[in-house]
Amino acid sequence: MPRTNLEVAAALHELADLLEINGGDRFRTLAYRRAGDAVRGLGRDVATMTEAELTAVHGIGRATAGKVQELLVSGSIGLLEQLRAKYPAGVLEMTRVSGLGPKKALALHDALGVGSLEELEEALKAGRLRDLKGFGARTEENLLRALANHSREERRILLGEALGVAEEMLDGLRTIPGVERASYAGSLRRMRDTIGDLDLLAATSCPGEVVEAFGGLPNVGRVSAKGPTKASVLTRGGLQVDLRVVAPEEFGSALQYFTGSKAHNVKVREHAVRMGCKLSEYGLFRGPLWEQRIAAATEEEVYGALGMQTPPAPMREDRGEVELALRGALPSLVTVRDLRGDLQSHSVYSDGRRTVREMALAAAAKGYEYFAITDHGRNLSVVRNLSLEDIERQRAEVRALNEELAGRIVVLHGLEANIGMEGDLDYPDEVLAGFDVVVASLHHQLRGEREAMTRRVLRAIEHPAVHILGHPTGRMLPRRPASDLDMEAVCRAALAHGVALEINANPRRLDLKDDHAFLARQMGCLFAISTDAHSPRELDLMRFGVGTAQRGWVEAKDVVNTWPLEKLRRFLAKSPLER
DNA sequence: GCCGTTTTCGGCCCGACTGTTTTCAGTCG
Ligand SMILES: Nc1nc2c(ncn2[C@H]2C[C@H](O)[C@@H](COP(=O)(O)OP(=O)(O)OP(=O)(O)O)O2)c(=O)[nH]1
Ligand SMILES: [Mg+2]
Ligand SMILES: [Mg+2]
Ligand SMILES: [Zn+2]
Repeated sequence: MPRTNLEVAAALHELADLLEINGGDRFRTLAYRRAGDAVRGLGRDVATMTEAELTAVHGIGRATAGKVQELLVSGSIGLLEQLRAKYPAGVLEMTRVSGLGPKKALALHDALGVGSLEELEEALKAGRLRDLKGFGARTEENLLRALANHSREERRILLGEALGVAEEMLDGLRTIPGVERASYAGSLRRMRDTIGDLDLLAATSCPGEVVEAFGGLPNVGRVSAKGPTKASVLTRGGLQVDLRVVAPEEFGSALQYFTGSKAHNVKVREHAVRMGCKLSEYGLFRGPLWEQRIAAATEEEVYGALGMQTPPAPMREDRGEVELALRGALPSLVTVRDLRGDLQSHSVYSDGRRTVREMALAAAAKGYEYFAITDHGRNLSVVRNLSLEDIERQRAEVRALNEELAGRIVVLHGLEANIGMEGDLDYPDEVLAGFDVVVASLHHQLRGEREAMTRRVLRAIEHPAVHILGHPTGRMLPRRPASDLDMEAVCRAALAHGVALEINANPRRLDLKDDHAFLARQMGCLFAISTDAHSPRELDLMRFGVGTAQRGWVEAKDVVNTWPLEKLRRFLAKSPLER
């Protein structure tokens, strides 16, 4: 992952936050925040972009491009340093405490000299906030609790875990009398890799009762806000859950609103305004007093009335999907149903939990046409791996299995090769050539310099036996960061050598991640969406990989494991330059 | 500060809940 993008985005966000605290034109702060978002979502490395290329990015203009250059050249931004000198870092940290925003943080800093979370706690305990204008006993109480929960509430959880909790909460919600429909929305529905909170939507004609009953569900710890249309609660595990309740006939517009993203919503609502309409969670309205409701029941109806196609939820990040939907030009994204097989999995020959046969049967039960077993090569010494004899034995086993399962599924004999320090692989070329499919992946020494890491990966991509680059950046959520790679160079090489980039579907990896998949798709790369299953159950992780691919706008035609076996075999058999 | 199917100037999404407030600002979704 190009670390510089994250650093530049962080600087722009900090600039926006500090400008907001400082006061002044709020649209200027909005502009810096949007620019920061744009940089974060950029697959390309900002450090390699010219000022003209930067300015061409939506949301980045001359001023911001200049500041980015300033940061990259001198290591800092003058305006940001001025603001940092004016407000200690703790003031920014304070605005992240729930219930504290820029205005109150500024008041605390100016009136009481509070400049850190510790000082805030002291001031609270000494009762010094009480006689401050705009602060009272309740605020004091809420802030003390928010401070205590601060570190826990800041965390984002992984997509896979979030989905589990959401389904449990939805089950509870659906048992509440009067709930006609319920769905999850927010970043979970958009399939982001990490989830800040759960957003649940319910349709009912008795909202008050539903909100009340929701607060009493067994998994709910504390209710932090509650009104006639919504509630915010914390689960016993400390996860925030936002419930929104609407009338059944508003379910579509409410789902559109609550699914987001915020940037997507703003863009769609601006379009509604240009049409002389108003869009909110209650519907699309027209007329001098907005008394005419044009659409609300379904998302399709709402988008349709706006003259748009309905973008799949994972696309709704304001990366250009609104413009395409208006022109009726949305790409048709890959779906789970398009997939004909899984091209990375493990058996007891390496660190998998089941035999090749058990894995193959499970894959067949999923309705797949083909399935690759890809155990680890011998250079990955930390786990059981394939000796030369193992390879022969496993090949025979696969051959027998293909006779036994003929007509049900075709098993491909694959390998997950380990990319060494010099980009070298586990076996001599003739051994590698004996596999039906070779996935090459980084597994160790992931913290090298960008140039060295990129060189290793490029060498592997250039190897004639390699078909797929597995979990390209090696990240492991939530802690192990991505290797520092020049992703543009990786994509270029993959394209040139006909190597597919894996989108690893395991929720701890999701690698390529969404932004990189978006870049790779733009560059015309091929993909393989693979579960990397170590047990039959893990074959079900595919949906997370597909969601990530959709976030990168990946189409089925560019995903090799949507291809019929015949076409896939041609891809696997061809020499790299023909692929 | 950014941007353009109406714009190179003049807009920039829209609504809910809380607390402290005599009418709304701040924060959040
Ligand atoms: N129109 C509009 N909608 C918003 C705004 N803020 C949030 N929303 C909508 C879109 C969001 O996806 C949805 C849920 O809000 P969240 O704060 O939970 O964000 P989201 O779930 O996208 O990300 P998260 O992973 O929770 O941080 O509510 C806003 O300022 N305006
Ligand atoms: Mg959310
Ligand atoms: Mg939320
Ligand atoms: Zn691996």
